Amino acid sequence: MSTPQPRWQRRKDARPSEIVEAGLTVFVEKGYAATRLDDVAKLAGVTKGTLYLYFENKEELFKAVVRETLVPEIEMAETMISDHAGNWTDFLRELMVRWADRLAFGKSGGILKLMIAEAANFPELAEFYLNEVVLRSRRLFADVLERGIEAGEFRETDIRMATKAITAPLLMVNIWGRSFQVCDPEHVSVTQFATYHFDMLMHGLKARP
Amino acid sequence: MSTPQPRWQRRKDARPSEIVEAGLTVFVEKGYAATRLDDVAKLAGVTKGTLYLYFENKEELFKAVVRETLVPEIEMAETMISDHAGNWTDFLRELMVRWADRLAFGKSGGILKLMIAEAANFPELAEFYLNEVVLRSRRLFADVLERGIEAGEFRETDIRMATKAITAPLLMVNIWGRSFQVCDPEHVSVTQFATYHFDMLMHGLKARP
Amino acid sequence: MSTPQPRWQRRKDARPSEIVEAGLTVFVEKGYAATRLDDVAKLAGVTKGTLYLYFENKEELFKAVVRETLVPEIEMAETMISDHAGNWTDFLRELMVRWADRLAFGKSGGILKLMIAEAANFPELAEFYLNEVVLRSRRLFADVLERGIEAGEFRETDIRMATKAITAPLLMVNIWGRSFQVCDPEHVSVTQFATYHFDMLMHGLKARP
Amino acid sequence: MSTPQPRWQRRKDARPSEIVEAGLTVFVEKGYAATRLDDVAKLAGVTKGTLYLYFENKEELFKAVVRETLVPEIEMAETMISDHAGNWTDFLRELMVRWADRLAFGKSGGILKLMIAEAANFPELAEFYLNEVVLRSRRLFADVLERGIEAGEFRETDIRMATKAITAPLLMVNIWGRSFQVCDPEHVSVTQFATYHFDMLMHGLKARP
DNA sequence: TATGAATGAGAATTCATTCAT
DNA sequence: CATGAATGAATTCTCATTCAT
Repeated sequence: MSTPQPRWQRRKDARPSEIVEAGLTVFVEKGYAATRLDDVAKLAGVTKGTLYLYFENKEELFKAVVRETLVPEIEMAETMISDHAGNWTDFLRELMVRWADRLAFGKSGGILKLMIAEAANFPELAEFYLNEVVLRSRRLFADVLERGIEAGEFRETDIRMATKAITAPLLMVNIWGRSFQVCDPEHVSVTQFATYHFDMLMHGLKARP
Repeated sequence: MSTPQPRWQRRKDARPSEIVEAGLTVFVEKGYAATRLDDVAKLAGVTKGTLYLYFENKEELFKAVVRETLVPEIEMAETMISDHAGNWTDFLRELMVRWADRLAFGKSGGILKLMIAEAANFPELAEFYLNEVVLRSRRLFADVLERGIEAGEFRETDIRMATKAITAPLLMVNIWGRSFQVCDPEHVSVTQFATYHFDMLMHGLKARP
Repeated sequence: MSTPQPRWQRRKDARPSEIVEAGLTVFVEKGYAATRLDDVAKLAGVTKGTLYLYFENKEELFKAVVRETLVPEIEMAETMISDHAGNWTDFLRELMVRWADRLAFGKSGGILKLMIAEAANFPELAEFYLNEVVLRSRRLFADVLERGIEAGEFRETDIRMATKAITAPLLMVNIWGRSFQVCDPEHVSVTQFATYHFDMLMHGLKARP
Repeated sequence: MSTPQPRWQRRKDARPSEIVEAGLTVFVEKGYAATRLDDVAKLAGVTKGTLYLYFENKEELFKAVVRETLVPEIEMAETMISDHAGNWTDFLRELMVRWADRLAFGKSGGILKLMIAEAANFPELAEFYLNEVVLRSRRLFADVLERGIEAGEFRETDIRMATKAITAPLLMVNIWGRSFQVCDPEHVSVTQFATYHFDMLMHGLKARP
């Protein structure tokens, strides 16, 4: 006798996050418009109809993906800074590497790529993302810079510009990997690049005697 | 008697580039999938049917947009380096600022954003873009670095990494502006940022006695 | 200790009629196709699944609604005539007013409107309705007419036509109220109209010397 | 050689009215919700997509059906009364019979049935219908009644009530035919009924010495 | 009995593509 | 060459129906 396979299972609690997870993957890969809900459903192991039990429509699913994927990640990052004691230079390197790693290996990097592509089509979502993620991330780096300058470890400089100069390469390399990794022959490891970038920041490019 | 206006005119030469131009605008604004050919046609001042006289289908139009917009830009850039003589430091600054400006104010920046979003959907196009645009742009910077090192102006370093570290922030700030400019309260001018970034490269972040 | 409330209760007897009642309300309000079983279930205080314990499918529920709502009504009406003795003119007025009132204030008027809209989609149900309700109602009026003619109170006339001429306005004014009452500025009370209509039947429209 | 059948023809001018015509037929038969645009398209001899060239969506098509089918009909009716000279009694009979016939054989009767079923779901349309059709039709009959009373042909009576009493049976018999004709064994000809109804109005039901 | 999560067959709608004019 | 009416396949969304719990 064969074990009778049930046609489906009740998984009320697990479903939403499974669907969001699947949505994240497909949205990041294809972009919003090119994502078919059928694919999301298939990846989540349910049928299209089930999606609508949990999310009103494609747009709401998209928003849920952005919202629910982010918030935990950024909170984790913010705790790092508060319990730090010691050398700001070392801390900056640590922060850069770990932040870059999280972008690369966690979900937040995918969301970033997604938001860049869709910000114009979802202005309110863009604002949410900006406030909840971008500005908070920048604040993180700006804080380290300010304290490092106070402590005399870093030279005086425009904080806003410096923050961008530090974070932009890490963001870019992450996005790049998600779009071109497969075909770029010159692709580099995110961690290595973060370390290199830190080093460049410290020593500059100029030849010194 | 008024001169009898023909119902339409022979525009065989002008049409394709007008359509490509319109395509660029709409693709950049909406993304590939969300772009309706109706809109492209309207912007080009023709009808949908006409598009198919010049381009086999939407995908081919998209490829044409990428190809035709970028190739002239990159060629223009390449000529800069060949006729340079003199100080590599100054030249690097010049190259960075002008390259950033062209990304920001020309059309290539829009294509970049587009390619990031659509690379996964058009691997073949991604490869074309990578080879024809990205690698050539990187070569540009790599050349300057190599020569500057030879000339003793820059310190010895990993060229590939350095190239990324130099270009990534410029790319990122450009993309960022196209996605979040409207809502980001901390948005900065691309030109100013390029200058700042150059300065940071030169002096580093470290406080010096 | 509080009495432990069972998660649900045995309501085998009450359920079906509660569901039919809810079905009647929603079907009348929305029409057959536009009625969602979810709404019926909600109104009946059960879940969609429960509906299927008592009715095979939507169509069977609809039929049950029609059948169970109408049969008692028509039976009640039929008893009126059998125990009448006396003046047929008065009886006709009485019958007209009470029949019109029941249509207007009871549920049968809603079913009538529903059947008019859905007869083409449910031929079998239409036939049931015709036989069980319409023909029996007509018989009622036809009987009164025949006896009134026999008694010399009414003039000789085509019974079938006369029945229609008497009942049609009462049906129409009822239907009308259910569709246009809210916006029709010239809406009149069903009872008043029935009385007026009876009067017109008696005296005719013609001016008499 | 077989004549090569073109896949389709350009019929820009003819299409909208053909579609409205088809829409009328299907909407009247099935009701709004149960009507599938596929069926409308098929009946109109086009594909679903073509419907959307001319009408924004199902609802707009429905509105167009109601609006465009009605207006010519009512105008035709209104001219009847203005060029009448002579006996109001004869004119009333004439008006009743012709009005009933138009309802039965023209399109307006179908619309009536449609509006009765859908008035609650399309309040603005109901109001439009009420104003453009119902009130104008009533006005027609009310005018005849008033003039007939003035002329001493009809007795004094409540005009509003009388109008309803005259028109309601004609409306009802028309609706009835559209819903139950196929199965009602007692179905009568609309024209005959209109004549009978007129006769009843004139002579009343009461036996006279 | 009752629930309500899950399904899946459709229906409305969109839009790239074709082709008669 | 150019048009734009017409197509039809694809996609979102709905909801009657099923069935594991």
